[in-house]
Amino acid sequence: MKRPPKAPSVTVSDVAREAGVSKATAARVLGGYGTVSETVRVAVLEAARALDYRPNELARSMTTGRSGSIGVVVGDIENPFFSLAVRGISDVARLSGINVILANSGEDVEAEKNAIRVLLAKQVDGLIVTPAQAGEIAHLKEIACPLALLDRALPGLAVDTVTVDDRNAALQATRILTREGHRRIAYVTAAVLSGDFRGAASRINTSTVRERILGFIEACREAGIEGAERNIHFGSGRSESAHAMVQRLLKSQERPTAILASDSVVALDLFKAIRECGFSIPRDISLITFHDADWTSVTTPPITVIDQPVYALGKLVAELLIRRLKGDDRPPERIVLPTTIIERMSVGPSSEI
Amino acid sequence: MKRPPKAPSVTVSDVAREAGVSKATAARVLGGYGTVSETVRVAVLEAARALDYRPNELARSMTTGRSGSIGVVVGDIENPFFSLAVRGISDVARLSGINVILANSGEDVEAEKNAIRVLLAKQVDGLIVTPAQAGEIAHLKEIACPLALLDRALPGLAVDTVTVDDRNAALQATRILTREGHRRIAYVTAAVLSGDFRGAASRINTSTVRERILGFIEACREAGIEGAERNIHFGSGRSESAHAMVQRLLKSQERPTAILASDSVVALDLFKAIRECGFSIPRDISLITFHDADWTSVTTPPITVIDQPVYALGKLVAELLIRRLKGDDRPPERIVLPTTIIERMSVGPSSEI
DNA sequence: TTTTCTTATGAGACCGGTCTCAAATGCGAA
DNA sequence: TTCGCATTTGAGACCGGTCTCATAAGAAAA
Repeated sequence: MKRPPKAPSVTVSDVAREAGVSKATAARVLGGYGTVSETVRVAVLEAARALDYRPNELARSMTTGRSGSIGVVVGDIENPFFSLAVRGISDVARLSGINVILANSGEDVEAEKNAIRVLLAKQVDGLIVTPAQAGEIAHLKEIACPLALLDRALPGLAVDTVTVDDRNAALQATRILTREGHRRIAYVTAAVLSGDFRGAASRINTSTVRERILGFIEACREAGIEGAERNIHFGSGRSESAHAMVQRLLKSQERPTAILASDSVVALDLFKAIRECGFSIPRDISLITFHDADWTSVTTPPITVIDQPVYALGKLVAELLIRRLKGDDRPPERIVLPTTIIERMSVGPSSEI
Repeated sequence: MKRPPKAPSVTVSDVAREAGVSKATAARVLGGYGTVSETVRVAVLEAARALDYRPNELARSMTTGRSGSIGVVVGDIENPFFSLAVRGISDVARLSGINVILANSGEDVEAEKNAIRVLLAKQVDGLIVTPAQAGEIAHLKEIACPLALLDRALPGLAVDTVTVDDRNAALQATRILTREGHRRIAYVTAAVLSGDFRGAASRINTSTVRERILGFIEACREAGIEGAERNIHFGSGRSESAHAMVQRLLKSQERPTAILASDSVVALDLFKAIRECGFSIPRDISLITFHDADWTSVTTPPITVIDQPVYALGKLVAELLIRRLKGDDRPPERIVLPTTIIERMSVGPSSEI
């Protein structure tokens, strides 16, 4: 690999020479530390302008040990949920003069590990992670810099965490469905389950997934629905097989009369699949989804959603992390934000008699 | 600001001491360069593992001059167009072991300048920019590292550029509308215009905006529509005033019978506003938009769109840039990708008699 | 055995900043 | 005038890597 001829950049020494002062003095002016006389300050600034000096942030980070950037590892930037949260994070970071290095894990633990390794090697001052799998958290535990979790809590990891009240949200949403007489309700999530699930919800470590399932099951139980666990469908992420899975679900004997979707991407897939199968919402199937994505209000019918404060989620987690960077050493906080349900037109009475 | 006690990291010297070799030799093994005997290699690797050595990428970049990361400045990550393009960029970058530092300009030149300054200070190896305004490109011209433009070309800047055939796309889309008898057609864009526009399309420097307008006007002219320029509406980005502007447009005497929207965010706003005003698509108003966003196929009616190869756009521009980083010095390329129109149900005959 | 060439290793400069420490300067007080 | 103290400046170490260059060791050739 040929190396492009490194542009000879203007350094502190160059400016110092031009201004006729020592390197240390020029550095003081340029770096904004120490004390310098007004005369010298002006001379150095003048020289810097003349030479078009640009500081090398890398060299600065070398000595200070702080890089002025934080790493953010999310599952999928394309998912509007994450892009909005990232927006919240960047906005807060910008205000503190910190910038954001973004990495996609694709919800894959290995990719996540790798991303974290790279970010750490780049000496990020802190990390915000949306852990892909809760089973493997060893790589998170050994992170030396401040870490904060976004949207997903890990019981085994005592760090700042911002989530929403998933359990209550799922509970309330499912209740809306049971109240309409639905008894075959499916919960469809993009999350993949490591190992067997059946009846051992407590073994799911990812808080978001577990809490939602617990809320879902609780609501089913209230309504006297047995074996709700069997109606939980994992892994309906973006793939052909996932789409096929949904199709199969919709065409099966035990076709659900209502579906609760874990995010807007899954919900959109479901919406399309439902239409392709010739069913009508809410006559044949009722649908509720997490996340008030922009499209949910313009479909026919508009979709009833669980509205999560996504931007605030990102904003808060960034604020928490930045506070840490400034030396705050209070015990880790776990903030749970409330959700609201926006009832639109996608829920109707059960079509079963 | 208190400084957190810097975690004493394990350095090459530490590993060298542990392995009983010189710093230079340990560095050779750890850095994967030079020649080392097998015996020593194993010993160093062993020592590194024992000490849990993590390389400091910053220090490495210091000497090599290359940081292994590229900067990407887009208008708005939240816009699905950009998130998809960014996805394309990151995927390519990951394959080359390069990572991406993302910055939002919010379509504001000052923010863009600032972002570029910071990224440059962080010694990014290259930059991908979606220039917010084409009037001010001085800050782009003086960039010393490889630069590539995404989605928007700048005539005054000879660098690798990937765009779509905006002019033809707008031409074809507008023809669909004129063919249905529409004569009051509005083009609505989020772009803001610096200075006065009226009749001087050629003065708009941002290629995307200019080309689309030229295509739009050409199609209007073909159909014998005069003064199409007056139906071009700028600045309908995300703001209250923009929404009000759309409302005003729809309620005016000269209400357009068809609208062409510059991106899916604008289109969604339009869609909602049209509904709020009590109009029906396509009976009262026809609508076509750039970008096949996910929601456009699930509305009632589904929206006719100009499908841009967004992911490919990001992928290509990243490939071009990375080729540059590897020393390629061919003259700059300007790649124009073709678009296709997906005809759905949002276009009907003009309601005017 | 001596010479010549590889190959492996070590010493130390270097990248571009920060920062410590000592010296120089200036100024008011004794 | 001289001393003390605060302020300003310069010299140079340092951060954690890379990389050049010289040397040492070993192998092949004479």
